[in-house]
Amino acid sequence: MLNKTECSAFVIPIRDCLDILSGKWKLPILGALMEGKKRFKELERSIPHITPRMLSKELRELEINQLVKRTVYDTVPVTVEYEMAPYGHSLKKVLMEMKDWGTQHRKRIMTTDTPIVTEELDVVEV
Amino acid sequence: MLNKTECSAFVIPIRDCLDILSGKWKLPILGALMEGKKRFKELERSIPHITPRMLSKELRELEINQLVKRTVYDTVPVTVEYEMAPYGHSLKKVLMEMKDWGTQHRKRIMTTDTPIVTEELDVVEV
DNA sequence: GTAACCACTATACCAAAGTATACCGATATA
DNA sequence: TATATCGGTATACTTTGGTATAGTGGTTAC
Repeated sequence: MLNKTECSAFVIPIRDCLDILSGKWKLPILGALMEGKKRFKELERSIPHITPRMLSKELRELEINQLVKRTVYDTVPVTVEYEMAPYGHSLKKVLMEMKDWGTQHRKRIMTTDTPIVTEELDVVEV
Repeated sequence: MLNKTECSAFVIPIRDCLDILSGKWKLPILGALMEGKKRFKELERSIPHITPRMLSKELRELEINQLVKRTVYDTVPVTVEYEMAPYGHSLKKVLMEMKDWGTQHRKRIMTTDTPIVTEELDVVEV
C-alpha cells in the first residue's frame, strides 16, 4: 500500500519511462539497432512499413533521450550512422522485465480467457 | 546483439506490456488502488480531472487484463468495489524497474542536458 | 540525359485517444 | 418538492499520433 507521496514518486518516473518507449516505432527501431549500427536507409529497409518521416522523428526522440547515438561522416554524400548509445544499454533490465512479464501474460491471456490479442506485428527484417 | 527471431521475441511481448500500461489514466488508477480497495466514485475523487467515461474505460481494460478485480455488492443502490487483483501484483517487478530507471533518467536529463520535462502530473489525492 | 541513391523535410490528410457535457433510474436527505 | 448520491453511459467535440505522397540538393551509374 502506498500513501499519497509515495504514489506520485511512483507514477511520475514510470510515466517518464513509458513516454520514452511510447510510439509505434520506438521498439522496432531499438530492436533493429540491437542488431548493430545502421544507416538511415538501412533502418528504413529493416523496419517494414515505416515512413522516413516517422523514422526521423522517432530517432530524434531517442537521440534526445541519449538512448541512440547519431554520427555524421563527412563523405559525399553524407553518411549518417545510428547506434545504441552506451546509456541505451541501461534500459536492458527494464526491457527484459517487460519482455518476461509480457511473455507470460500473453500465454496467460491466451489460455485462461477470451483472447485479447494485440494486432500482428511486422517482423524486423535483417 | 539480436538476430531477427530474437528481435520479434523481444518486440512483441514488450509491446504487449506497454499496451497494457498505456493510456493517460492507467498508472494513476493503479496507484490509487495500491492505497487499497476503492469504489467508483472514490476513485473518481482521488484522481484529479479524470472523467467517469475514462475511468470506466480504463478500469474495464485493467479488469480484462486481470490486473484489477471488480466486485458488485447487492445493495441498494449497488456498491461496486475495485481492487488490485492478486495477478496485479505480478507487475510489481516491472513497475519497480521502470520507476528506478525513470527516476535516474529524470535526474540525468535534468542535469546533463536541455531539460525535456514531461508535463506536470496531478498528484493522486487520498 | 536520366534514373537512382543518400538523408531527410514539407504538406496534407486520417484515425485513435482523450475531453466536455449531459443524462440514466433508483434512493436517501433537507 | 428539490437536491444529491450511486455507478456508470451517450453524444459530440478537440487534440494528438501516424500515414501518404511528394520533393530537396548533390552524387554516382547506365
